[in-house]
Amino acid sequence: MTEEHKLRMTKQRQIILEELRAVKTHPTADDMYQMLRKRMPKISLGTVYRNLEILSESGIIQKLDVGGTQKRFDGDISIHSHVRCVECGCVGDIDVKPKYNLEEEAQKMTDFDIYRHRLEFTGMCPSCKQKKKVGQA
Amino acid sequence: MTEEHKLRMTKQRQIILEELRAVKTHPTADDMYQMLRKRMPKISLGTVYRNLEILSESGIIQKLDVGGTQKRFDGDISIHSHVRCVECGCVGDIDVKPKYNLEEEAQKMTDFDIYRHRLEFTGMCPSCKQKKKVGQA
DNA sequence: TTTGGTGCAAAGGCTTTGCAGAAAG
DNA sequence: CTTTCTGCAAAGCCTTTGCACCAAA
Repeated sequence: MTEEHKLRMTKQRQIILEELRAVKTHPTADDMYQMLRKRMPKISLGTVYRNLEILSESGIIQKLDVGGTQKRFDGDISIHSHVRCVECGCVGDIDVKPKYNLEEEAQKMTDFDIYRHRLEFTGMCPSCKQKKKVGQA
Repeated sequence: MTEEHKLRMTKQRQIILEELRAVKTHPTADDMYQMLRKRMPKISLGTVYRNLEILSESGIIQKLDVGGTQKRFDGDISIHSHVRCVECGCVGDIDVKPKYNLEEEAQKMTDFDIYRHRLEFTGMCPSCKQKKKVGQA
């Protein structure tokens, strides 16, 4: 089935994990690449993609699909939701969790086997709100 | 601000809308292209993309971002959720709607202005369930 | 007519991958 | 040593776009 692979803790993998956990911005792969280059100038974009993929498949980090063209990554694997700013695309955390079992509800309405849900919000971030206000003044 | 544009009802636009509304599969742009070619062999993929974009920006259809690499489209603009099959990627409808105002809940927990939410499920479609069952037998 | 739309093909943006050398275990 | 990982560059996939011609209104 799924190919098992021994994971090695390379320097690259380690700093990728460290940087992602140190940050709460839900960076894209390229964001990470830019951050990482400061610490390890020769790291390659391919390595960043490969590791983010491996780490998220191992459940060590989360890959987010919050809309927009690029995937984002989150070092926080606890269950929580996200907001994406419609203006600048940045992503924030939201702690709301539905107060009842959405999967169970959904299961009543479909022939699919329901595994899990994802709740996401769109809105405008504080910084873009500010810019709007200034712009129209 | 947003550039206003007079929409013309071209033959292409019309059959795109017709086909999308006739189907409940939430097709990708390329799925639509393949379907449309049967009725209009010379239609171009670019035209399909352009029209799906225009129609969804006008609120006449919905562009879905349900995970996976390709966007999907839905001729049904009523508020409803979707399930994506983790096996084959197909997408189905779900009628569950949260019983209380999620936006309001979320707004309490963030500095973002919350506009709306999106609730999506992952699971396995009937056809893939069947295949699994047969495969392991 | 006027102006938006189409087909075609090329360009773009993000991600994946093949390969030879490097490094972890 | 053996096997996985890395950097690099090329390839891939989906989507967007420039352009000259076409067609709604």
